[in-house]
Amino acid sequence: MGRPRTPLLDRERITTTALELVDAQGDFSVPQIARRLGVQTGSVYHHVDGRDGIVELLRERVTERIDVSALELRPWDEALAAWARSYRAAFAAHPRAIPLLMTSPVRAPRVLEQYERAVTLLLDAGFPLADVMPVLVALENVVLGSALDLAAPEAMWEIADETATPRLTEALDAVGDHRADAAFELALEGFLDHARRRRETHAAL
Amino acid sequence: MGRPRTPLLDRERITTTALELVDAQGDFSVPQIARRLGVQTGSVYHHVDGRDGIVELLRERVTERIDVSALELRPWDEALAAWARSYRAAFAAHPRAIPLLMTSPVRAPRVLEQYERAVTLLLDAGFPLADVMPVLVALENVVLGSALDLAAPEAMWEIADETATPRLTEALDAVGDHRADAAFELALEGFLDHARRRRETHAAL
DNA sequence: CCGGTAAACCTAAAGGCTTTCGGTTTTGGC
DNA sequence: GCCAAAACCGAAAGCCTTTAGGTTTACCGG
Repeated sequence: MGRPRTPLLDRERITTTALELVDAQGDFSVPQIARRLGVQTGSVYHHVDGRDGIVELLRERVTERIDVSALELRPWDEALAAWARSYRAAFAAHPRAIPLLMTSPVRAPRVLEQYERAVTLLLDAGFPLADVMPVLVALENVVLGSALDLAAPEAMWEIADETATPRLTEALDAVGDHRADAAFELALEGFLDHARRRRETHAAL
Repeated sequence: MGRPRTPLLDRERITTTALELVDAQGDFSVPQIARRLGVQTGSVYHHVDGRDGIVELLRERVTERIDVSALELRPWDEALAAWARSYRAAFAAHPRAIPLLMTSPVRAPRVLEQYERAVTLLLDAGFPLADVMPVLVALENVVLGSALDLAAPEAMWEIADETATPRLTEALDAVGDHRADAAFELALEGFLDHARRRRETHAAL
């Protein structure tokens, strides 16, 4: 038994397996990962800081597809829009991971760094310090809500008795395939409109 | 042992206890509920449809404080605004329940009924059928995101090394106590602006 | 009044999960 | 060549969810 000649585990493989499980069933467990990798459960803990550590790895894996360079664009609203689209695309690729990532606080340095850049962008654009976090959080809501909506269309409202809620059923049926994209672009534009007005109001003072 | 002379359990008490646990520690388990009520774990299952059933009871308990009559107001945008504020206040009273309620789909008839009414409101206001769900979901994002933000201010960004993200730290420090309310009102107004424009555009066709 | 059924609780147990700890083998640096 | 560190195994503690069968009490029809 002892140490294998070639390592069976590393953080990469653990993360990949966990993400596969989340994509497939919406959750993961350490024993499941171990079984898939042909290893005992306890062995996983030599590479990873517990289950929460794996969640954090998932956050990094999912968010590393976000295009950070978008935040270098000018003017600021184009930068924010491009960042938001890239942000959404990254989460849309693994929508079932979103509930998992929303539950625990952001700890990954990579992610915090992106927020740091976004904060800098807004400050440079002239937003007052106290406005920055509300604006960012609002944008995050739009992005994550849209990503969730994108892949969990009917999962959100589980209608047992269609006759009890006929119009809701109808409205749910009426939304097409592309509506998620359209809704996101709509919400994003609405948010940006609002942010622009807010900034101008403050700049006028 | 056998059946007690006066019942120890009912759905009300189970729900109340579960909500207390969620408020205190952000989660609950069936054995915890049983211990608090001086009862064996298995007994709880005689009153409730498993753990998921308790979550659904929590959803009903939390959402029953939403003022449904707000949706009777006219014009439609005032109705939506009043409903959103009431919606937010209900969740803000138990913010730690939000992650729990977001994970599972909406099944409670009471809640589905509220969405049914909201759909009707928007249809009556002239929104095209395909627009209704995107608009409602967007509003829901604003409401829940704001409620979450209201009570988990620093929990969302757990900054270990403040020197690595100085501006983010600064921006987080700069938001005062009332900023959550202000941010919500801002986001809500932005959303309503957008919805109004969207409706008028369609009405003009 | 009385017998039976249903309700409400208990005991017990299966099976899963997270996490820790000590044991064993291999690797790699000195 | 030796020894510490790395990597995995085996096992166990302590939680959780859920089910099943046993026991007592309440209630209802006759």
